[in-house]
Amino acid sequence: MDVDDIKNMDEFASVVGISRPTISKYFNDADSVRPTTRLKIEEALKKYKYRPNIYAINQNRKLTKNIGIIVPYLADPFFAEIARFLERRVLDFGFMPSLFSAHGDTEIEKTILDTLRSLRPAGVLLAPLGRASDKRHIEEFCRDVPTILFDSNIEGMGEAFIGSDNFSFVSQTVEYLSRTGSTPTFFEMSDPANPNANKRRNAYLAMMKQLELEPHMVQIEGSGWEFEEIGRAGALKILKQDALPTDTILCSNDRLAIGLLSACYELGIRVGREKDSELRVASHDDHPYSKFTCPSLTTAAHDYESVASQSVDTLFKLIEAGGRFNIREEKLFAARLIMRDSA
Amino acid sequence: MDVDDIKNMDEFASVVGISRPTISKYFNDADSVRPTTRLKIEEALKKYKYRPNIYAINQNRKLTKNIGIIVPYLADPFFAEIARFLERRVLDFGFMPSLFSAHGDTEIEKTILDTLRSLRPAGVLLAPLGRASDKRHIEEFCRDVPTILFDSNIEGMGEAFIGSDNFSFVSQTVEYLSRTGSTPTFFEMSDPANPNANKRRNAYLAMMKQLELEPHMVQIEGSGWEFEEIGRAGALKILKQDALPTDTILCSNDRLAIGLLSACYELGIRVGREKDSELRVASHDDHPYSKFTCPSLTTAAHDYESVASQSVDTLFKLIEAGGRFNIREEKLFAARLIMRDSA
DNA sequence: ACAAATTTTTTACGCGCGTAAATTTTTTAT
DNA sequence: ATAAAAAATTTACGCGCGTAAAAAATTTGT
Repeated sequence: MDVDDIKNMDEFASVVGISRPTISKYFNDADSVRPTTRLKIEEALKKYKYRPNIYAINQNRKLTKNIGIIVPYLADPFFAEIARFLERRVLDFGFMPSLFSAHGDTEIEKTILDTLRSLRPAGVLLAPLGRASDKRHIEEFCRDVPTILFDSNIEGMGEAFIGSDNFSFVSQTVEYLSRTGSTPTFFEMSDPANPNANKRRNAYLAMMKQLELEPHMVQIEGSGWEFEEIGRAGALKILKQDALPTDTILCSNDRLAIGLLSACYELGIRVGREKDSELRVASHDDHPYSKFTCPSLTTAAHDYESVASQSVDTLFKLIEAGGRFNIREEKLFAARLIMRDSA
Repeated sequence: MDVDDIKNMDEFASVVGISRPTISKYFNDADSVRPTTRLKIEEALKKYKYRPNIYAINQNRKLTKNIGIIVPYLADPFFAEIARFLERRVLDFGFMPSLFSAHGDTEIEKTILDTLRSLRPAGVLLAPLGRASDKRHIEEFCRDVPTILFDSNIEGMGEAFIGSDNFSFVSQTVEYLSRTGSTPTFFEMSDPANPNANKRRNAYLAMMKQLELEPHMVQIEGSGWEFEEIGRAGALKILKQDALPTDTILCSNDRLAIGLLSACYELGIRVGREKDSELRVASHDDHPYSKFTCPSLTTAAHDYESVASQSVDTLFKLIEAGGRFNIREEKLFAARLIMRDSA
């Protein structure tokens, strides 16, 4: 037999000198065969470098070894980062991650779900678009495929939700800002598509009430996923009108803050906690670039690692359980305040 | 027959009242069957929403409908952006894109190639890690799978390379900077992993020679893909030493520039082309965030759209040609100078 | 050394679809 | 209307592997 001319498991079995079903068993679980057998197979594997045909495998397995990962917008480094954690964790379980981005588009999200369904994945990790998602489509998908939602919750969809505790984010930033200076004004999009945005708004209002402070909101126009541009345009408008109620701004998320800081710079507004600063700015997410804004951004950080681990662990628990939980679990992780120069 | 209880093509064929081979033909090419037949099938398709089993299909096709897309580092929005263009273009051809990121890691890149090989894709679009890539592994992969390289060239690998013309980038920025102010000092990593970096360095030297100017280089330490952090740390060191030969900096790429600008801000160095500025900074790539740096970054922009289109078009030309070109094509696209506030 | 337990082999079938060849039906051209 | 061309059908086989059942071989416990 030629060293790299092995076409199927039958031929491989014959060169190893072991029956095909045993080889098949080995590939499904290397520990399920006798150690001596395993050694023989692995020796031959190096020599002949045969790999089972992935399509033939999945055709006959009720459950494939694929895990779908869907994020709403991959050009956002936050999602790229969390996708990286998820991928690695899925691989640790011996499964094959497939990454998809909806690119902020409802139709693409639907197409991805349809595509994924035909891949018959063992499970799916879905961070939905949010309000722009086709709820019915997602619901139907979740009926067929074991699905865990992460990052953005949609009530009742999927068997569990793993995300960040928005109240933890906002309470820490609000507390810090109001303790160390003037009352924070909440800066956000007037009509945010992301469910976290709404929760952060509510958390801000609740927190201000709790601290017996008067809430101030600045709501800017804009739609889509180009948050930096939206934040920048909105900030330019507000700042030029000198319409800020206080000299402390708390942005709903870092990407808006990045836009806002660029607007401040352009207008010559000094941001920071120094004596001569005119404005303090803080935000939420600990976006990978928030360390490099000017000034560097004080923000509340996601626990990327925990959210990713917990999401994947929960998914495999779900798969083990046969694809259904009795009650829909929700697990939220607290934020960590990151003090930098902007506030 | 129950509306959503169709398990295979046989059952679907019988409810449509057409033979299975004809159905099979339809799914391979909808235009290959008579219009009336096609209509009947598509009517039934709506009613019964059957889809052929993707694994059974690909098992028997010599050529799958999969296209692999590999980028070196997806957390870099530049690659996320170009991946988006590529995905869309691949879908337009009726093929299924699969996106992978090597996350800057040689072993992951190798694993991806192995995985991809077992997926038997019709073709692959590969932006390699560069110097960190395992050349032999890639070469071996390219022997089995029709592969087009993009963004980063590795001499001789793949059947074609589509990328940006680094000389076009650097010549434009150097020409502009030297015409409008002091001689640009080239700011780069001393030992860059990306082949484009070396080409940009050479282009800088060639251009300076052509303009009869004395070249100045600042080469900073660092490895890995955290370019912003590397740029920032390197810049802090240089700026504190006051070791800049000229008051104009040309960064090898935008991510280094983002780090450098944050260092300038921290040290209170005024960057821009205004009268009171101490330093001008320009760069290359037109990174999605370069619009939001402080000040906004003057840079040379990739022609994302053209690189992506040309890459995908070339890949399908390659597939049509049976996976081999007589000569390895190289197509480079020119840059477009983007004038912003930093220089 | 023996029986019991475990692992492996043998045998055999099925998965869902691609595809080739021969035949029949339908469409097109004259 | 008839022959020629095109499309659809029938029939049949193969792809590479999962998997079940029964038989054989090996390991383990005593």
